[in-house]
Amino acid sequence: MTLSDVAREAGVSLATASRAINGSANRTVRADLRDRVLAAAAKLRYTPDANAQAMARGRTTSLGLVVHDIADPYFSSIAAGVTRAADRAGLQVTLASTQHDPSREAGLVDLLKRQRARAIVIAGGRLDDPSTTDELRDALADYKAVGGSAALIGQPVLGVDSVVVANAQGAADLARALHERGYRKFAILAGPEGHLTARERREAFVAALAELGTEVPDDAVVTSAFTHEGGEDAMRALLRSGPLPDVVWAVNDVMALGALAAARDVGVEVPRDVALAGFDDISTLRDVVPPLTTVRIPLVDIGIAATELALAEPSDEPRLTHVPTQVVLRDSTPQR
Amino acid sequence: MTLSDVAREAGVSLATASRAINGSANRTVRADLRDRVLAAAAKLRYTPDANAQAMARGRTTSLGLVVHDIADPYFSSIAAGVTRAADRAGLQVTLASTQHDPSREAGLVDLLKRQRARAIVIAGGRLDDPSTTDELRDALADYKAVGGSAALIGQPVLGVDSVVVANAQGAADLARALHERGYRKFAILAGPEGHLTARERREAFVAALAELGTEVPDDAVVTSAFTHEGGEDAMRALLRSGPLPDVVWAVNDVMALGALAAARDVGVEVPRDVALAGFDDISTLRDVVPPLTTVRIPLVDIGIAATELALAEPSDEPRLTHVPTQVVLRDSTPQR
DNA sequence: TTGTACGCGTTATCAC
DNA sequence: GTGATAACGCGTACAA
Repeated sequence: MTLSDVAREAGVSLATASRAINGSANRTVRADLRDRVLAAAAKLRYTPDANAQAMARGRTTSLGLVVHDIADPYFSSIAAGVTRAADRAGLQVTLASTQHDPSREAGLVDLLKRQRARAIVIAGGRLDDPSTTDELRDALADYKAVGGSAALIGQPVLGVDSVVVANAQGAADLARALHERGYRKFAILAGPEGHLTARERREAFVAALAELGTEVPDDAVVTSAFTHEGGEDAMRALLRSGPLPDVVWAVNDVMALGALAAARDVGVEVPRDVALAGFDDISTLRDVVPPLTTVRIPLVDIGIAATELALAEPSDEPRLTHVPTQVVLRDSTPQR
Repeated sequence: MTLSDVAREAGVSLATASRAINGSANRTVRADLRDRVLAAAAKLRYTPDANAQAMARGRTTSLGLVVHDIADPYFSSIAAGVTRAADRAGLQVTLASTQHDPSREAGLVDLLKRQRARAIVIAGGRLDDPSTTDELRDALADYKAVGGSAALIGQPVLGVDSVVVANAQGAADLARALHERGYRKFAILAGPEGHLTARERREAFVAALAELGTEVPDDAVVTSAFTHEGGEDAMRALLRSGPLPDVVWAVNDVMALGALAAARDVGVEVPRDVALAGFDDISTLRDVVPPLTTVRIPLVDIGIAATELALAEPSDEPRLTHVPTQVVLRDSTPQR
């Protein structure tokens, strides 16, 4: 089952067998010999050993993908894009999950470095936590030092190629659109304190409203985890805390869905009692009632873009791929 | 950055460096030497090359996972279980996607064989297509011939270890539960013609109803793709074809959600105008209104079970892990 | 306990 | 065009 076996069976040298099967660069093999080798390989059910090839060639054929939770529709859509792009490039995807623990990202990068993955795509959001960020930055630097290339989705804080989503733009557009629909009393489910994407969206949203003369009171901004459960918790807190706002905006869809569930649990109906909006336009939304207003990010395309970025020729300075966002107004935020 | 570099830096032999870093089996290294090696490794930012280790040891540390579409919540939940179990076993997960084309499964197994993955978990459903099945069976046989072990989720038709879901049991239970709630006129969104899981569920459902004296007319059983879109198509066909049944049952949740959307589009309301049920209890359901009656499968646990099965000591005959199902009655199928 | 040397399966370099 | 043979980075008998 090794190439030597095939070579012996075909009565040629190891080198010839290799060239016949792999189709070496400039060296070409005589037709009859090639046929004999191929026949022998088929007969012996020979499959090349990718590890050995990687050793000999000095490069692997695998690409790493780091996510927080593959069951989250946000990440699974990105993963779909990454697998598709990787497939086209002839690479295998190694899926690494932090299981919601951002501090594990650096360790996963190390693991992918061991594996000498050709490139790494990091899909998780950055946190405003110096030690975690530093660890990741170091891990990525080490990885690049051995010839790897990485791309991340989110804030380009690490000096690596990044796919940058127009979070601020989208959030501001959404704020204006909601204001235009007549909303004035806002509440925000803001996500975790130090989550950069959450912060970026929230700040832009608040700023856009301020420009329109509408303030969001501090006690109408509630922090929580960036998850479904976090959205539930935050919404429950909001519902307990006083009179309802006109509209609740969650900094991502998964949280908005959690909020929707929490509201439903206590008989608060969307949009009758309160309007609701999210961010991301995850595929789950197509099955949610009422249809949720959100800001669309092309998640699959982002996965593809990040993969292509990670696979591109290395450049001296970090490249950025900017991805536009688009407000999608749906029934959860009707005209007032 | 190779082990030789570390050995030289530490002033020891390659073998000693290897033993110090890897912590070899019975050989032990004197404390001071070990410290010197570790220090040198840290200083040089050395990371072992997993490929080289795999070559030398004769086994890799990667596990293959084959799905049809990672963005589908059914597969992404299974994937979450697989990654968790693999992580615990110290293995990396290689994600391979057929992009909805079952005939690609065999090719993906070959790819994972090249990579000499320790084990493979195949999550896609079997089709009643001899040539596709044969190809997969052959690919798996070849894979096992080189020492790999595989487990699949679904019908144990291939002579490999399998996680077997009690589809028939669950479907029959559901049929009886719906009958008990007063439903008599059924329609079934049956999925693709040759899809074994779909067939298994449908047949058990129909048989259970028959035992209760209720027949499902042939024209109330409509085939379609096993996807959201398939559910939409099938539901549309059903809505066009005549008077509404009491209840529509889709053989999986994703299709049921498609059906729900199709109904909504034409103003048919669930459960007021027609009741609706599914199968799987995918996590998406928590955000769907009305709450959908379904049959619960513990998807994450199945991923874990399949991984453990694939990683278990090889046995002479295929092992089966049986997974029970549980009917979950919700508002989409109220008492009549 | 430590070191030497071979082997893992393949590619690439060099003669022929 | 073909065939030896030296890498690739590491683990591990075997000898010391």
